[in-house]
Amino acid sequence: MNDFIDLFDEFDRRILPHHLTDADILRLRHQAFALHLRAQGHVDFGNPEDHFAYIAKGSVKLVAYLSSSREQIVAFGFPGELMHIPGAGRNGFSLIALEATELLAIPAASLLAASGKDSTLLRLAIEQTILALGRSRANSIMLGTHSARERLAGFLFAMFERGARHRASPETIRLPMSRAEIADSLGLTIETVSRQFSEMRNLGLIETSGRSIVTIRDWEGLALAAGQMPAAA
Amino acid sequence: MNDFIDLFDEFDRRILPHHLTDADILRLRHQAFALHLRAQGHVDFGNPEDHFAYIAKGSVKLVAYLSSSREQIVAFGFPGELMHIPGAGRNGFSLIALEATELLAIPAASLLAASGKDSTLLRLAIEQTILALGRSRANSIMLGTHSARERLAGFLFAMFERGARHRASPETIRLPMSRAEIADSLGLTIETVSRQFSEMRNLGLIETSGRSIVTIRDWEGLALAAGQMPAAA
DNA sequence: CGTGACGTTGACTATTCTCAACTTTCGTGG
DNA sequence: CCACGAAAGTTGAGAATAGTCAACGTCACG
Repeated sequence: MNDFIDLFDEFDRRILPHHLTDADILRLRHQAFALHLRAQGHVDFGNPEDHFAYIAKGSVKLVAYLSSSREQIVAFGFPGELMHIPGAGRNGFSLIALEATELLAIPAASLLAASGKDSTLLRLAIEQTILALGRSRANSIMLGTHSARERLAGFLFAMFERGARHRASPETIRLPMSRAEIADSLGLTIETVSRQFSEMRNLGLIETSGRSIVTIRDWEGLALAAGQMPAAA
Repeated sequence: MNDFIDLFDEFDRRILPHHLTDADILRLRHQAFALHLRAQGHVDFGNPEDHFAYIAKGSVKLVAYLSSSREQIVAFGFPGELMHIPGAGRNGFSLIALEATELLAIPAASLLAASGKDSTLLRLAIEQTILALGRSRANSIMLGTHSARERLAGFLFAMFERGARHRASPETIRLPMSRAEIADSLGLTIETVSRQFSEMRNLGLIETSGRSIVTIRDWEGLALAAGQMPAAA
């Protein structure tokens, strides 16, 4: 239970607005629940209610299961982020840990209701949702118009920006997900992802070490590969 | 100016919660603006602020312009819907009318601020955003895992459900968008879309008449083509 | 009734997927 | 600390899907 208190405190300090009443905070605390997932552990929010999840440690994927055996990763979640998890609807969604992960789950309704007089919480929720919408739309653009090379290069940039950094060097990323998971999120196959890694390695854009360490060697080249216009244009 | 009053009244009746104070409504009314677009007319919200758009008549597309000449349609908007329009960010977004369209644009900030004591409006905004997020994620799934056939079949279902109905018969849809626009929203080329239409016509799934009238002849077959599991399974 | 935009069809090309064999990584237990 | 084995990743060859280029047909508007 200490876990929960620590987690909630962190959430309170880093996410919640500072001027919430104690009553509001208490109400939230009663409806939130902490989860400690090991790698591959998953949560299925079976009830139709939406949830928000605050990721404290680790990383997660939000996957949609389709009728067939195929799955699509809809979003990744990293520490410090507040994710929106859709309730059971047309597609079943699961939140799956990529590595050992600590998170706090809050029913959307209670986050929305917590703001009696003060709507700061509501505003927080809407901000996060708009952010997620933006990311999702960017993802649609990527899937709709970009080649395999562009997708992987863009993916590496996104991972870099979202702080999957590795301490070794400022240019080095530690990817917490497997090739299969990268493929599922980019709408590609494992083999294509692997081939793209190899080609980008041969072009001198990146270096890799082991399964998950990637060092970016040529930022400009990688940006070009991602389909971004050269700066001059 | 009568246009505006009519539009705003409709918005008030059909979307706004009934128990708003007059003050709130007045404040909203001051910040909203009505737009009357002809086919292909467009609005660019240049400022970085987000907007909501209430579509009263007609239909619109929300397109993202990429570095290259390619564009991706991120969402369509139909009458009665409240769309979220992202402000100028990484990608420039434009709202473009597919046909003559009347809409009401409201800066997101003022919709969010309108709720002093009462947060119903805020709740409305978040609901709509979550809805849009859901649609966007469904779109990602479609683009990431579905074939051309599945995409077009799914598109027809979505259009049917979102009320692009034609009065002629309950099975008939009037598509307000061109093949090029369908292609841009599905991440395909015009030719591929056209070929899929032809093949589905030959398979007896649909009939077409002119450029924009589609009649669904075999619902089950179309559902199958959309990649949905047969009901029995 | 002509004209230009829109849509269809065909032949060919390119990219990605599929299937399959092979190699590397990394956690486990000796 | 090393060796083992399962899981993960890589590479290759051939097949399939969608894209490209180009010609032709049709619709809808003046």
